[in-house]
Amino acid sequence: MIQSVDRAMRILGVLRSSRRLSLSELAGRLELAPSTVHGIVKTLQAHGYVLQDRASAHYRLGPGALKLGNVYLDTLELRSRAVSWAAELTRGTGYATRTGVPLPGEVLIVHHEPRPDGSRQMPEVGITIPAHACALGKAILAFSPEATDCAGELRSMTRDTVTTPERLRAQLDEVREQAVATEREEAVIGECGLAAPVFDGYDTVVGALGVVVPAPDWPAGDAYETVAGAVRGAARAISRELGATRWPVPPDPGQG
Amino acid sequence: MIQSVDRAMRILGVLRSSRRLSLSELAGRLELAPSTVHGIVKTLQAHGYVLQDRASAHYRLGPGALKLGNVYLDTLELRSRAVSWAAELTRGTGYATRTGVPLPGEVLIVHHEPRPDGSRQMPEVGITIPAHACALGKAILAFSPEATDCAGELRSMTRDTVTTPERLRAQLDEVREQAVATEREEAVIGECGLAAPVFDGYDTVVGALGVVVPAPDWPAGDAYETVAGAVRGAARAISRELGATRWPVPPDPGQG
DNA sequence: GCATCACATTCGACATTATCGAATCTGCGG
DNA sequence: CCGCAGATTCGATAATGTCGAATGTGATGC
Repeated sequence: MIQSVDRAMRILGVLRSSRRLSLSELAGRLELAPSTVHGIVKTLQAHGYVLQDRASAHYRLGPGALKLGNVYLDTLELRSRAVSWAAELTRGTGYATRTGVPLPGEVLIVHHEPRPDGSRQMPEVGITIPAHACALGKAILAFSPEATDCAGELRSMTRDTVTTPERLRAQLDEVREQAVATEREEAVIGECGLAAPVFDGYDTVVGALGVVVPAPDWPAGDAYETVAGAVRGAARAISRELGATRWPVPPDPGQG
Repeated sequence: MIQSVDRAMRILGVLRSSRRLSLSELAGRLELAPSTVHGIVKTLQAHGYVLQDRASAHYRLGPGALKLGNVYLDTLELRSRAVSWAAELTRGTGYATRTGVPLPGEVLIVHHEPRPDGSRQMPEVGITIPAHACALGKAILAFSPEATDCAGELRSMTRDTVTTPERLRAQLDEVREQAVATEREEAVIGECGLAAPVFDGYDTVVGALGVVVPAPDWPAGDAYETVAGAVRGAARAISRELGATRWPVPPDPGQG
């Protein structure tokens, strides 16, 4: 691991969470000398990844960062496969569909198919959601070999967020049985989710896809099974296109 | 400039344009030893900016890149101001509206207000267009002090792309007079544009905003003036919100 | 309008640290 | 089973990034 590159990436990470920082604030966060940070930041700036407010001299992320994101999306096979299935899922259920990939402790949304009714919806591609607080995340965690993923801090986001490892583990067991994960107002009040995992040609979880359901519309009984079936079907179909041999794929036996 | 960080950014740049590359291909492009590149790439990978195909061992951009992009958009005052004006412009003209910021030789789209008719349109936020081949780019170049911007390669994209510095310079003179730039099928066949520059509190060009017009719908006569007036009005309004004292602001006198 | 302050920026000596070439490992094709 | 092409690891070298101190710059208060 190259020290200065590592530091550069940590700087980008800090700027991501803190938006605008002075040089000395940045140096403080990283516990480095300001002059050290200065050299790195100026290099990042020269490449357009960081820019400096003229008035405050504070640093923030620059346009270079945005350019990269799109290329990642373009090269992501999961995404290109998911697009058409997401459209069909939304057409069938009437709910918005999201596709996400795992990041340590989080899920990154890589596709968003908006609800068909013309309601104004924020573009959600690129946002991240704590894995333990969304259906996509639970679907991914349940089929990930590393159980360590649910070891981190389980940050509370609403009254109903699962915050204890025990409850989460119990839920994940159920997800494995059902092959769908659910979430009810655990990340955002008024918003629920239902998602299923997607596997690739190595039979490894590479992401998840699911619907976003307004809390009052949560389907009961047969309606629930219909929606769950549709989500399962889409996830299975995408997995097959990616070369997965079966669906769902139980996680590698961590225990004997 | 820190050498290894600079190299890391160049690696990201190469991956951006080439999508997937083996380690030795990467090393070749940068004219560096493979082992040198390896160290850097692994550092980038540890931070999620790069990932490696399991099958081919090729490297490509990773999810970390996408996360950054959104934060840049959120902190961009030009964008937040432009959103409502773009909506109004699209409502008034019926055309899609784009907002862009300058990158060396290119324009980066930071907002896209789709046409109101329900036609399926690609999300275009994050894409870049050669500055000399789009209305946004010409609007920006015409009011940039560095005339060097039009010195680079003027890559031909369609039959009508402006490829000679002389013709471009002549067009930019006209843009300065009119305070709107036009582009007719110079980047994409069937697509025209009309854009005006946006200035900030330092009376410096920070971007441009304009409409995308399907070639057959290009307005003539009075209709043209109506659209041009609307685009000028929106650009002027945003500039005022950003603290610009006048509009348009002629570029700094490069000549005596 | 001047002095003061805080902060960004530049500079130079030092030793840490990245670099490169060679050696090793891995997976694929014959 | 062997050979090859590529990725990866290792170790010596000196180039390079790092840090502290000095300098520049813009903002604030008197």
